[in-house]
Amino acid sequence: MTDNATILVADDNPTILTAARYCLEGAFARILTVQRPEEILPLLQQEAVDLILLDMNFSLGVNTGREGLMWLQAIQKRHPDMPVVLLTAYADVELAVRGLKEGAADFVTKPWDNSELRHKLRDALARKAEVERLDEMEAAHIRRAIDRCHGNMSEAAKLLGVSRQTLYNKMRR
Amino acid sequence: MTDNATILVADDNPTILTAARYCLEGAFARILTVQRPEEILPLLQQEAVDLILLDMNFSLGVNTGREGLMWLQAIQKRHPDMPVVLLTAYADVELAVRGLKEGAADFVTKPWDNSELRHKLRDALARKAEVERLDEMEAAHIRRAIDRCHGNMSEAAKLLGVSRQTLYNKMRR
DNA sequence: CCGAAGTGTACAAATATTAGACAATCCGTC
DNA sequence: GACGGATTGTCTAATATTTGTACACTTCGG
Repeated sequence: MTDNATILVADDNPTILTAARYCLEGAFARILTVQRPEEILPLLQQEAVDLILLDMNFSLGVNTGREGLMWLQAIQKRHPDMPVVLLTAYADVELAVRGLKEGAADFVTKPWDNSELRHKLRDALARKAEVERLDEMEAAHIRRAIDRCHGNMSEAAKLLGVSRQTLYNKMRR
Repeated sequence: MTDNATILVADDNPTILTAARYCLEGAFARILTVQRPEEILPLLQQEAVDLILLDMNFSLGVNTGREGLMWLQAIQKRHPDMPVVLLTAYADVELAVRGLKEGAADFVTKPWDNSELRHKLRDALARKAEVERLDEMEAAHIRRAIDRCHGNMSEAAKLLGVSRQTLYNKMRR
């Protein structure tokens, strides 16, 4: 399941791109690469990408990683379920942690260990959330809302934007 | 908004519990504490807890943190939106990272800096996801499904468990 | 003890969903 | 380049859900 995946690698350093391709080719069905992060979103419209390996230090010289976090957010805004694995400089764990809090699936420090990288990508792909049936996820969302309202059905209904009776209906199922 | 919150602190060390209470009292509306993680879930049924500060090294002597991760998962299973901040031993960043990947909101290493702890809790509370209207979250879910099916409406409809026509209807809105 | 707020239930009207069908179109294969 | 299979966009009639409104009952704080 995870080995017929398409991986998109985004890094401004062509050497890294080549190394990644070398490491991942064979392990995954298709490896796409882009050198400029601006190319990521347009590419996602055209290609069926399953996971993105994203460098955190775009724009040579600017090493704050801010750029990388921005692109992470941009990707997640448009594709909330896309697993993104971060590529960070060695020892920049602090940045990686910020990335994880933003919702990245995992992170790998450069230089990486090939088999570890493959393993992490496979892992992230396996953890990729299933698309639930609409009614199941609706039920889950309703439970969350009621949870937050501490059982107050009227308030939960208002929050959810449905009538109280509908909430009762939906819960009966 | 974040300062009228109820915080639940779970740690088997009473000293930590006292220290946490001392640090958080005043900054948040109500501080609850439990010494045994088994008490967490039952307590959540009774009390309107907004955030959990969870120790990772329960069961004295067993310091793998496994226990903590297990309780994190248990909490998230029942309360997917509950922000959980992890309390880890200093330098056990590896464990904290695993926790973040599991969905923890943040982590704090012991011994902590009081103002940093307060800040992180406030931050996590502020990031707490709003409960969306049912139709909005349905729309978002539908977009995800179509995204995953790369635009194939028939497949997306099957995945979502609704008829193709319904999918068309819902998208028209 | 009152009133405000919430619950559980009911009804009829307005809407939405469903299965099934149709021609038109796209796409990979031969 | 023609073929067959899958997909699209649209329609219908039968079924189901949702909505507003209403009513009696409970809970809870002042």
